[in-house]
Amino acid sequence: MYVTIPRDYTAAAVLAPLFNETRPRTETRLKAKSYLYFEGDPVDWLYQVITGVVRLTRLLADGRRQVIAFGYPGDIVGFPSNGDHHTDCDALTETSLQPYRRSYLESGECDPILHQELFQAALREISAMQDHFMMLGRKSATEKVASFLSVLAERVGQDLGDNKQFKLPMLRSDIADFLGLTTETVCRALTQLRKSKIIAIENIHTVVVLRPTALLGLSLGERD
Amino acid sequence: MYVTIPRDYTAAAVLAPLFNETRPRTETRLKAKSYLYFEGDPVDWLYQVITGVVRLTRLLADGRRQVIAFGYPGDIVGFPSNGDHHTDCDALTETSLQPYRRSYLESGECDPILHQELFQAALREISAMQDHFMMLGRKSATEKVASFLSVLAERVGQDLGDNKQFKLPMLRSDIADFLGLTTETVCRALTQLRKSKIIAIENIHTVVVLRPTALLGLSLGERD
DNA sequence: AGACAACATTGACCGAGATCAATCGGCTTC
DNA sequence: GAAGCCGATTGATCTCGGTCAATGTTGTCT
Repeated sequence: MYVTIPRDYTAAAVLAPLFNETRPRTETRLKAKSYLYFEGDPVDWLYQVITGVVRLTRLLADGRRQVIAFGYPGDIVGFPSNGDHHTDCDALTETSLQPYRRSYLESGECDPILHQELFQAALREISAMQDHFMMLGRKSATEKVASFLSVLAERVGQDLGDNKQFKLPMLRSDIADFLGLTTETVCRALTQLRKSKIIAIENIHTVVVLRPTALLGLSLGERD
Repeated sequence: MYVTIPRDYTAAAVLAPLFNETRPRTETRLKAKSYLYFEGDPVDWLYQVITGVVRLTRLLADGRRQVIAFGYPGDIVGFPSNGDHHTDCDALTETSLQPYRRSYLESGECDPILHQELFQAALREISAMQDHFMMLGRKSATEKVASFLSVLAERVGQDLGDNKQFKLPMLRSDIADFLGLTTETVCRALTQLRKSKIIAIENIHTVVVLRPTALLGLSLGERD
């Protein structure tokens, strides 16, 4: 899950579950805060998030951290590079995952359709990451936070009449490490959005978007 | 080509050319400053850079620009997302490219080996982009510029006894838009590296790395 | 060669966001 | 329910890198 507003904003590409009658569900469960894999581990399985949210992170030697992505239902995590995982992955909430053997990604022999779907997910991943570059490199703190909230509202928000409500299962510091900011700056941006009545903060982990259009505008760099 | 120091610094994964006796070379040439494709174009071909350097860019509505990557010999550019290009691509120098039909990426029927190779390149791309996130989000200006030069020296530098020399075919503003900085900041970082005798700037487009270890140290955030 | 345009560099200044510090609030544990 | 802890928020200050401006350099065109 990357958070720059995609070019075609209406077509939020949420992956349908890949399991069905011929590829039955063989779900894996993961408790909050437990790890699915670590950087450097060999990749044997890819996982599609079914419910819950996971977090992909990388660390620098001196402790600086980058949250690479959040994995929301539909997302596929665990793409290998030279056979290994290149991020850590842990669960923010209790999570259920559908595992797929790595061999299905790399060869179409057993199940060409599944192979295609996993593979197209990898290509979408590249495109989404390119969007995210623009955000990390070229957006202001307010724009980053507004983008983040816009995409979450669109992707996982529940309709509340005009408004959309959603949970933020991650810490402020996770948001900060995802957007290349500090927790303090994330807080200040949230406060600013709250004071201008664009969002309401129901409680620390619940946000209501009051004016989606204004939020989207801010995320694209319009004057506020 | 992304520029964060890879985990295994010695194994700079330079792709060998994919053409050979069975897949003969059918080279495409591109003059400096001409475009290979634009964002939104349908993808019919992928290209492996044989000689020269290309530039992948994205634009924001208000003109802010992000250079997504530079394509050096061995790199493969043009991975589709939903069938379309999601960046512009143009040549920084005269460039020769080896085209591969998109269908070879998406199906292994005609040439399973080529399919595998293109596909593995896509997976490496994901990993390299993850590295680049860390740089965009968490590194200082000096660290960014030092990383950029370190990787270029390793990847395309010519040995000059102790030192390594290489060309910078891109403008300062391209480097800036790649690293999420301004041209002025890139200049100042280069000047600082020059004054501390870590690099020498032969001429605007030619750099000599005098102390590779110091440069690598800076790029990883060591005190300078 | 001379003129012009485009790019690079340097300096002065400014401001967004980082850092440091204090306080608040919610949750856990006994 | 009190104590303690962890994370969130807010405020004060500082700093890195951006902005604006002047000057230097390189390359191209006639």
